[in-house]
Amino acid sequence: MATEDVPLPPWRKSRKPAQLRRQLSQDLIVEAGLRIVDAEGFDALSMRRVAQEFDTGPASLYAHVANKDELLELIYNRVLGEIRLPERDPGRWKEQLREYMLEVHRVLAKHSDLARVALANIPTGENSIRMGEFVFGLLIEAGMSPRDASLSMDRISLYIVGDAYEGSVHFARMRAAGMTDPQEYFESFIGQIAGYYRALPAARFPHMTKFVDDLVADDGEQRFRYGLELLLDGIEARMPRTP
Amino acid sequence: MATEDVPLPPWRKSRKPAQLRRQLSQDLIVEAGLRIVDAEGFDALSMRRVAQEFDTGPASLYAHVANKDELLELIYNRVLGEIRLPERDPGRWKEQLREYMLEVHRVLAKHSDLARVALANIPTGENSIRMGEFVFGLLIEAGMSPRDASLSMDRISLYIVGDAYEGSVHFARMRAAGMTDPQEYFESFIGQIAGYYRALPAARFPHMTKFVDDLVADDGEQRFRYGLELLLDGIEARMPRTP
DNA sequence: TCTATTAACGAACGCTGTTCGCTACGAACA
DNA sequence: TGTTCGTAGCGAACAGCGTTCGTTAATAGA
Repeated sequence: MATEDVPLPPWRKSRKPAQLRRQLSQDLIVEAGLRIVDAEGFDALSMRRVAQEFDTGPASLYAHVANKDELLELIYNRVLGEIRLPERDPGRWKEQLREYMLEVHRVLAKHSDLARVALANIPTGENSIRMGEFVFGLLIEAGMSPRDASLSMDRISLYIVGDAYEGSVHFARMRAAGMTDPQEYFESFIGQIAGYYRALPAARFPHMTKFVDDLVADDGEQRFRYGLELLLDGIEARMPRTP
Repeated sequence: MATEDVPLPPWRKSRKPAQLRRQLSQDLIVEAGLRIVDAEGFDALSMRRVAQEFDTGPASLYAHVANKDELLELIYNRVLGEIRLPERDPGRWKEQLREYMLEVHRVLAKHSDLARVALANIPTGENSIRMGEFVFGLLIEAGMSPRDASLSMDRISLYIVGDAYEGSVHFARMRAAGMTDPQEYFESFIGQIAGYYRALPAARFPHMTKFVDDLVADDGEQRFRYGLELLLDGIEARMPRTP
């Protein structure tokens, strides 16, 4: 079978002349995916786009990742890993809970588009559990009943993620509008909303039209903090024997 | 040009022999879309699927609807129309706000998958404004400052929609698992989560592993009501001169 | 050195939203 | 009444998606 001397027919060309079998691992794929989400947005993240980062086709990824959903979960869990948790101090539970919420909010806002993953998946990653233990433990140690602590933790998580999701929607709109400066987008958006409210029939919507300025006064950060304090006060009211 | 007697060549066959130009309007399209979402879920809603309902192709819809996003908004606004609002009674603001939130929750839960639209779009439909005026007006008339009323309204909306979104995710999972009974799904899901928690290392996660039963005790409805009361109490604390 | 395993990957499937350009109806105008 | 014209309807196609199949080839184990 000495066919080696015969040049290979063109349809049997060797796939990659040099450096076949490059390195490709789950970590590299997750890292590339996160890079794409941060730089180009959630909608730009496709299996093809990730594969392109390694100069290959989408099929190559499926050896390391079950499917796109799993990839998203891995990326999300990777981001949650950036969250720093302090030592628990039950005496300062309210301050610590506030700082915790702001910290999670900060990390999710940094990778803004990823909140779209958070709300769509049930949190079962390592880091989700770590965060759950922190909040749940803090409330328990502060004297709350396990049942109330469970419910409070659940609502706190929902609130943070829901707010981040809303923020990511605006981020996507900004990108779609071709803008890059959040401040610029915010002002143009506020202007549109205010104009829309002002054009409403005052007879049917007296309050909305009268207080337009108040309706558009606060930005996302202030809104988040307001809801945060609403929740904290509600939780405090359910704490046993607080002065 | 008396070519009418010559039979049409087969490639020029008249498109539809009978009853060309059937009725097709935006309302009909929206109604069909809502029917599909309710019966088959949000993921089943495609332009092709809607067009199929009228025995035609997707291009036919674009004469009545700008794109899929607009169709989703129209469907969502159509659903919000089902929400009934009472006469405002500022003296009973807390009860009325509670009833309002439960009513919206009820309607969104009825068309469960539609919450996926709500959070992804900035509410500018007729019905969103109607709802906003109700909540905002109620808080103003109850004595709240416009600024606080604006923020409270915003957080209330976010909470309702965020919770509904979370519910829709579970609904999608249920459908994907081939189940049809929410009760059956809930129990199987709770069982999985409880098992997962129990398998965690107790040394690292002492509270989560100790109170597994409390963590999975409440269903979605109870969780929603708990967060609702948290918010209401927080808002009440910001009401002037409440006894 | 031979063999079994498996990562890599080209090609394809069936799906998506959307656009293009043609057809033919209904209304408006001559 | 005859003609024109705007436009709803719609078949076909495009570019992109997630995923699967089957093949190739490099490596690990015997």
